[in-house]
Amino acid sequence: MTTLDKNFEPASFEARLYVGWEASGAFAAQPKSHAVPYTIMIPPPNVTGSLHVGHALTMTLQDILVRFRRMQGRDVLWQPGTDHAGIATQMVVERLLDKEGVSRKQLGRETFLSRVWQWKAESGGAITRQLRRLGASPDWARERFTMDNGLSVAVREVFVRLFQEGLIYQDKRLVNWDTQLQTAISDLEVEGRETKGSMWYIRYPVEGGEEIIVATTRPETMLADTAVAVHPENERYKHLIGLHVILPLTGRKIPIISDEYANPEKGTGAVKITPAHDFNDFEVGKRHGLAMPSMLDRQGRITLAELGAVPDFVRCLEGQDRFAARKLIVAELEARELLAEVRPHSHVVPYGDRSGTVIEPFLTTQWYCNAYVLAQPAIKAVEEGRTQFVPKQWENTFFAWMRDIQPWCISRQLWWGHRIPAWYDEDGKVYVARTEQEAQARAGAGVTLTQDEDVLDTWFSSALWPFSTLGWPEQTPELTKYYPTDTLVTGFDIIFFWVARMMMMGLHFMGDVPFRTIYIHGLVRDEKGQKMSKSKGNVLDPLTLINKFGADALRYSVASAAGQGRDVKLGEKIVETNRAFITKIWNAARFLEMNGVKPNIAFKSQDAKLPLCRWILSRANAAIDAATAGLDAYRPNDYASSCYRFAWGDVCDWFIELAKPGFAGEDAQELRDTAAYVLGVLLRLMHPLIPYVTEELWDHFGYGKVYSLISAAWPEPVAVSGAEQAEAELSWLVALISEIRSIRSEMNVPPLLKSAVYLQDATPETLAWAEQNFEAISRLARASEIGPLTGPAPKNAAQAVVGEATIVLPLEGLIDLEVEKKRLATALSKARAELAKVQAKLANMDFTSRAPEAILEEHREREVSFANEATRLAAALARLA
RNA sequence: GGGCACAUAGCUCAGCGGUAGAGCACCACCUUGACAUGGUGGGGGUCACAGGUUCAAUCCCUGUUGUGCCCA
Repeated sequence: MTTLDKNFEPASFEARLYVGWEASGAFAAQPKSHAVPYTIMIPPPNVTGSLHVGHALTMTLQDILVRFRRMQGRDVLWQPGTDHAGIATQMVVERLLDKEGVSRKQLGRETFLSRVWQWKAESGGAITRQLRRLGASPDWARERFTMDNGLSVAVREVFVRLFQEGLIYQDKRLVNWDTQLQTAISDLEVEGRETKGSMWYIRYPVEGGEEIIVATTRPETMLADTAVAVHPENERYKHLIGLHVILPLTGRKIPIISDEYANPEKGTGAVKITPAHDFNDFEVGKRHGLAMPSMLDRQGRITLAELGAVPDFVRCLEGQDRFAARKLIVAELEARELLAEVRPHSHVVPYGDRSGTVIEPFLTTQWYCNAYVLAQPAIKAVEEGRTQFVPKQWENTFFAWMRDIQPWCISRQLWWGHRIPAWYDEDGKVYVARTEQEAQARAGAGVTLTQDEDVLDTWFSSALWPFSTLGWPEQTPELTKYYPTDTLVTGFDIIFFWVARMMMMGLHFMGDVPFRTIYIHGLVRDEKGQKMSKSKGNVLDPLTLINKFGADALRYSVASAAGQGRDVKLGEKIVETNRAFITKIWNAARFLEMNGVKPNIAFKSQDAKLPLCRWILSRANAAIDAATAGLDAYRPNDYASSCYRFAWGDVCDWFIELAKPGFAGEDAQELRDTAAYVLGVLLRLMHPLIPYVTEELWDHFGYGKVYSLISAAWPEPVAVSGAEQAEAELSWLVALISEIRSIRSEMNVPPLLKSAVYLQDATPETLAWAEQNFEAISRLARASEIGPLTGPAPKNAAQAVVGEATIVLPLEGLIDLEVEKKRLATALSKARAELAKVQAKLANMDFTSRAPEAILEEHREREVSFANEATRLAAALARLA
């Protein structure tokens, strides 16, 4: 075995280990095995995407879970893949075409789609390659893409069945229309931006001579007004209800209607109603049977097609952009003295999150899915706990959205995506079918059919991910074994888009929830807690971080910061700091290696005799329990900190320090065996968190075959004989050494100077411990000798209390008496204050009669211990006086 | 406007009905044979504020203030 490098360089082994793991078959699910499955479906990243720190967080957490369960012997399926991201991908390819000076439409649908596939083959899915750098261990052989054949079959199957059940239908209603992309988009893809605009007050003359002033933020839509609404109880306008106004500019006569939507408190109390251009107005229009003409085309330009005959001014507006038209209309109103007032007004304007342009409510016929019906079983499943959110409060977010769910517009006016399996004959009759042949058969031979031009919302196919990836609609063995999946790991921003929809589709088509637990983690922010964004320039590239500090350091950083319900603050400095921990483990292992530590299968931890060995074995048990509990409870930060405390605090700071000389002594074998055992536990315990360095060390020490740690068994606590006594002895030893170090440091005792240590009033057990551990005390606390205090205490010694005994360091001439007095006095007053607090409580009858016996006992013990400490400190102080 | 979360050391966070913790940063000392990416020691907190429940509140309840996020 070659010696471990003095310099820790993750880059020297990461790539090799990853290849080794994958080749070993460790990533692959074993559908034929009898092991209990553990399944996580990767939230399919966008095929156009590249790895950002948000992925680094979510994928690290998932990888931790799957590696943990794999080591526990579960048959793990971590299903990877990407989604086809209709809008995003189409935009990427269109931008490429732009550079070539060709438009999508010039190419035609078929050619365009082949270009998209070509792009996908060349540049798509970069993210899956990058995930490998992070150490993610999904079953790559099962990688899926939402546009794959199998998944597309599932999409058509679902569409057809839902259509047959009446849960998918066509409807003409308002959608959020992106005038740049020229497609409907989801409400979830619309972001409201607070915008400073104006409120225009426009005079609408009422037949008979009066006028009504209406206030609007969008004066251009008045071209398509079909009514003015006032509140039925509004005294100001009550007498006008049923009359008509002459709509300025167009000169159309439109009714004044009574509707409670017109809030008397807002604006003038009278509102213009434009059903085709406002969601609220649309509802009003439906209630009153109003006409619903549109005045904008698909690109957001004025169109007069549905407005009938119009005067010259309006005719001139045809084809004008909506914002230009607004200016012209306002100017015209002003010229005609119809503009009563303009006030600055800030309001929320809808923007498309992809295109960044203002979204228009637009009246079109689209395909809808009856989400209300599908949502009910999903709500029930969460209410009944068949699917649980972690942390639990996220179910509120889920419920709030699901209980008020709107019809889901599933059609998109794009080319890239699953084309809607609906065909129309020449009369416009629709045939929904799995294939064109099936549609043709139903329509009859000879009938010319045209397929619907639109595609489905990307989320429609993502919603099927938990079962479409497993082969549905075929009844595959995988489907039987891995559905329902165990855990879904994702950010809260995706609960509506994806989680809710998988719940709906999973329950409807599989009859069971898609996953048992939904683990919601926070978002990654920068060190200051700011959201990362390109415009702020605070974006961190995970690959850069991996290159600089290693994948383990990045993984440790995100996992240790992932507290429940907390966002993860991440900066380069944090990763750099955490790398020190990985390095520490490397160096500790290196030291053990140099001292002949190697795995010994024959070693039984129950046989350990040395208190030090029994103690560290017992600490290892505690670490296993804590780490396992943290993982079981989806508390990666607890898991990480348990590992950290054990590795750095117990193993490095104390076990190795105390064991050092022993490696050359008569107890060397037991120390080596114990060290090897403990290192083995540590490597296994930390493998899910920092897989690379642990595997490298595991392989190097020969705990198993190369690349076998990933498949090794998760550690279990083992019985340690005499653990309690060993804990007592070692915690005394640690306290003693710490106390002596503290005195020496505070007294500025020269480090090289050794001092005797005397124990006053120590029990025989303590004296025995002192004798047995003299070497360690001597080395770590610079003691020249240690033993009971015989005869009178030396004058002007430094003193402290450890347990029942007073420790005395004869340092006359070396210490500043005044400083030592002050130190003891401070300690004394602290002890007295604590004692007084405890005594006051014990003197309180209410306390003694009502507090539980265990608490009382604890207080009595503390009273004795503080009293002892105070007495000893007082005596020590008196000796200095 | 409705909802959810958060407020603990300079910073990032853990904790939890009974004794306030970690890491980082800071200060001092130490290059001793694993590690200066290190070691040892130290200072530093009326646990946001005000009430209430309780023998006992940082913790539970109510309100206030502040911050963040989601929805409208």
